[in-house]
Amino acid sequence: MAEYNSLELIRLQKIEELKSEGIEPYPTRANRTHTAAQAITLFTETEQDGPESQPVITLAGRIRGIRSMGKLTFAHIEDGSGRIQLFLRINEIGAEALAFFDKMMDIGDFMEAEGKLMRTKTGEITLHVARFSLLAKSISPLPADKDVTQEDGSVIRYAALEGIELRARQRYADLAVNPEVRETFRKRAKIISSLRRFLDNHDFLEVETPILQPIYGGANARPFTTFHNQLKQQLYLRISFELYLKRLLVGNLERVYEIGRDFRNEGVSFKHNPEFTQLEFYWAYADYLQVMDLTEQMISYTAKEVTGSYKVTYQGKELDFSPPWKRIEMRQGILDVTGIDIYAHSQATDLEAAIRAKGYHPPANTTRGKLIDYLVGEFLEPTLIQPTFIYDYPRDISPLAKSKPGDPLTVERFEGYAAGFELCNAFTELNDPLDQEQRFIEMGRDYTAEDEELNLLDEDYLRAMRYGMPPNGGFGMGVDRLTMLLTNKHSIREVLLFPHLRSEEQSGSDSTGN
RNA sequence: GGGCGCGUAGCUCAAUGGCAGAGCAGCGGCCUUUUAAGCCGUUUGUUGAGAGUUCGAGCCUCUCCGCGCUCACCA
Repeated sequence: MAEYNSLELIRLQKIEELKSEGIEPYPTRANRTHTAAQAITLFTETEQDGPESQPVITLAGRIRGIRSMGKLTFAHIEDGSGRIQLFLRINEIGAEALAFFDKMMDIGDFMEAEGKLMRTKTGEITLHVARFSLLAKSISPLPADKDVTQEDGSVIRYAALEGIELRARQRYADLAVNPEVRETFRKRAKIISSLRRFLDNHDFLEVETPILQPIYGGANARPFTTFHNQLKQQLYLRISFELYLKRLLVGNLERVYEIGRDFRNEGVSFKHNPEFTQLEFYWAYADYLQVMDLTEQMISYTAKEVTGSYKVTYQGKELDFSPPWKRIEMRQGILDVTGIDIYAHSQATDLEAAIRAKGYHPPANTTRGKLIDYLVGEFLEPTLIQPTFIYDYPRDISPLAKSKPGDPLTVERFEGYAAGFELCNAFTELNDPLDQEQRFIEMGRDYTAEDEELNLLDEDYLRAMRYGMPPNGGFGMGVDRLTMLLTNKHSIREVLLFPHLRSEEQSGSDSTGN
């Protein structure tokens, strides 16, 4: 049962009074004829015809502010298009209706109002209300109860909902009072539709592949597990789309992509959520260089569509997504920032010694690839503010990428970076079933038996490959991360409507935690 | 999981170990062009939960819950 505070109890009392007067606090239908934005456009077009010729219109929205002045009352309502002022005067609506408005209507209520548009003394386009009615009574007060529109159109909010936790837990209230949050999620939708349009225009076919998978793979992460009761089958929530999308290349679908949810049972941080939106595409007869070209086209196209420019400001820095992006060979990039030439150290032990000789502290007893990855993450990645491709990765941390001809330790792989973090990951895909089987086995050898990150050997994937897979380039990108960049948000929680949060059930009610 | 920090009214925030407060919202008045309307009056609390130290705890100690930052993990 809900427990009501004193403000809510007063509104519940009002609901009872409404009902006793035969007024439905939650009527079934509304009769809106115009949105707030349409009304303002309409008035600017018809104002010169004089007040008498103004049409009678009906607006609907949520009450955001009330200023009662005795025999007249001003209010603002807000709908999906914006905000508009209402003017209620005793001359038109009568003493009884005005008293009803002042007594029974609250900030947060939905209402509709009928009347003609006018302009007030201060010049604001306003609905001169002849009739109004309640559409939905609000019981809990909205967290932001005061705000004001400036002359330049910006809105200053007082006592706004600001706690990040509360905003994420009660996103509905956050959205209701913070228009810029609504704008962030409109941009997010636009990002996804732009990516989709770009790929559709390049003859990619959008597909959907299983989220519930008997074997997970395609990335190195711990999965969520679940169970199918009737089949008595252990299943995993996918950690990537890769292996299913590449099966489709075997089936002669030459260009495929999927935008959907991945699930990784890992730590949560400002850039990691347990479920996140991923874009992957696979492109037959292309290699990683062509994928690089397409990537910078796709992301710059999306940036332009969403923000109107190739240049965006992120956390105070201007990022320029105009193609071409800077391209740095990994060996050279590491050499530049650390002075270590990874090609001079083909064994993990040599490389580790070389790193320690520089006074750094790499992970001990690991593979050459993981040492290189440490160097990239620690020294190179933070320097990559402008969009940059790092290319040619070590083979042993890239089990699904194709070797670079003539270089057995290196694969044709690149990652795209911006603002100092990884945005996307792509390679010339391994299409040799015998090599792939060998890689899976090698991967298995790098991990202990209990290691959940183990890439389970996917026999069906190898069977598909044996039918023949065309040479191809593949690509994966975190859509949430791109959204952070294009909406200037530091935390992934700001670009997810309902980010993962711990349960609040025990909060403040029980000290035992049970 | 480790480290650091935070949690006070519906919202935003104050309060040397010594009577828990302000603004907004709410409630009662006045007010026929306001827009953070204004003026007068007024209500609102298990200070996240529990235990301890103390004559006395919002403040100090411990445990727990939640959140933030950060490190690790996430190639």
